[in-house]
Amino acid sequence: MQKYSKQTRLLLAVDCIIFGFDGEVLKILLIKRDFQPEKGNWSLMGGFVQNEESLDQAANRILKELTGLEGVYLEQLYTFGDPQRDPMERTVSVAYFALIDIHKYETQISADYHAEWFQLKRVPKLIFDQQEMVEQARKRIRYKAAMHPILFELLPTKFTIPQLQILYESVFNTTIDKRNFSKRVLATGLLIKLTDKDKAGSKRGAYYYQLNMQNYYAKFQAFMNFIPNPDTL
Amino acid sequence: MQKYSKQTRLLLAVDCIIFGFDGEVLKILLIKRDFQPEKGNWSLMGGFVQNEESLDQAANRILKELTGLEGVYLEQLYTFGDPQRDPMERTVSVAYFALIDIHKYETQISADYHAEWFQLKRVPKLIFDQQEMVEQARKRIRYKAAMHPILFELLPTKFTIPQLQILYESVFNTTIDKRNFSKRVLATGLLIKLTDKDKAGSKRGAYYYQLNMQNYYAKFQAFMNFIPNPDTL
DNA sequence: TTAAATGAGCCTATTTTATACACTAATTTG
DNA sequence: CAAATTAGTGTATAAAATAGGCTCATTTAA
Repeated sequence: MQKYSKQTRLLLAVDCIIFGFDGEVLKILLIKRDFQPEKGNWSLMGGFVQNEESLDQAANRILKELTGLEGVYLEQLYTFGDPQRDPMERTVSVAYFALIDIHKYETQISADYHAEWFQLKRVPKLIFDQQEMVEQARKRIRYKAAMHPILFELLPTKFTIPQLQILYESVFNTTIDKRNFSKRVLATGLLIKLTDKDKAGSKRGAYYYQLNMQNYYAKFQAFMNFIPNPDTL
Repeated sequence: MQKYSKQTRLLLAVDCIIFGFDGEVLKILLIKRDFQPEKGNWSLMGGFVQNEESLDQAANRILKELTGLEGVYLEQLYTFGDPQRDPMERTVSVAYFALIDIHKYETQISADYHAEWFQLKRVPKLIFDQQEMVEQARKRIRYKAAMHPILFELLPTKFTIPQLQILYESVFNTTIDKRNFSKRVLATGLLIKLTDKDKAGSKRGAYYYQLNMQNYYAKFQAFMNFIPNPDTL
């Protein structure tokens, strides 16, 4: 079979915005870029799409190569294609975002891969249009989390309700009444109360919960609506 | 400046899912593809991204070239990059969707451009993975319309509340009590009641309304939530 | 000319959901 | 053993969603 001979071919990249939660604030993972242009500057995890791989595969491969992460929540965000976005050569980039349990990988990531976590509110200057990618990802995660239970991806398997609340408050930059919060999350039927407690966060200790995975998948679409206007916050 | 010499370059296309509403059902606009492969088969409006244009520019250009449409609502949907999606040569496609007032362009489109409207429920077999693109677009439009007033883009400048209700019912494949419907849309403050009536739809005639554009832009983010679970319908 | 038919347009009662709000319980530390 | 700290719970009120019936204006057919 022949080819579309007259058309322009161009570079296609994937960039990943990796979110983590340390129990206090939302963070994203960055690395120092190790090739030109912009070598040595902070950058998202990125790489070029290879010949025989799909976009999802490329995103997963890049995540694994640069951080060792595998099997994490990964979702396509948006495709950025301004002709001038990379001064070296035109490159269109498909942005993905990932949500991970920061503690599960913390040591591994910094030790083996020279990546660093930055508070979402204190992200350094990034290369090209990556600032905009991060901003879009921030919006998307709020938007989606307002209706779907994606934020659980940021927590360990066992978590407490106060931890969950801090996460929601951190993502939406707001405060929620704890009585109303626990009422609502428990009403979703997504949580299973465990018998042991987390004694780290308080003197009394808070019960651990874990996700009811069956209900989680069943109710993923219709979750709840904590936040009035997710897009405008 | 040099280039990323070792990387693969590939073709980048844009495909547009164009939605219209004829007063009864949602439709999309298709054309017969006029080049190989799949020449003569029904296809979305598509084309290759050119050297110096952004993705949005490419989508707008393609829309204009193939349908004459300009200045319509256009939004990036998702990027499809399966290596096998185009059997001729690997092509990654950025899908966009458009919302237009079908009557405004109806004759122009079919006469000048040999495009045809198909009911969303009766879309013929499409080339490559375009069936999936349409399905994704259908989901997105529901999702978004459940919270943002995008559906007005499908109506003429002057419309009646019964027309608007039929549109919502059509998009969400449901029925809504007309008393509650009008209560809610009027409560948004987005509509301005005009003095003349549409006599075509009924004997009594229904008042025309138009959008209050100031409120429209102000409230675009926080609209309403007609439909309980937009994604699962 | 009048009755029937058609769709428009309004209003109210009820249920459901969201919000606001304050105390007691368990444990650790000084 | 007192003070400090965080966990955990219930109720009353307000707001929003839903369900439901009647009248209005006009056309068409008897």
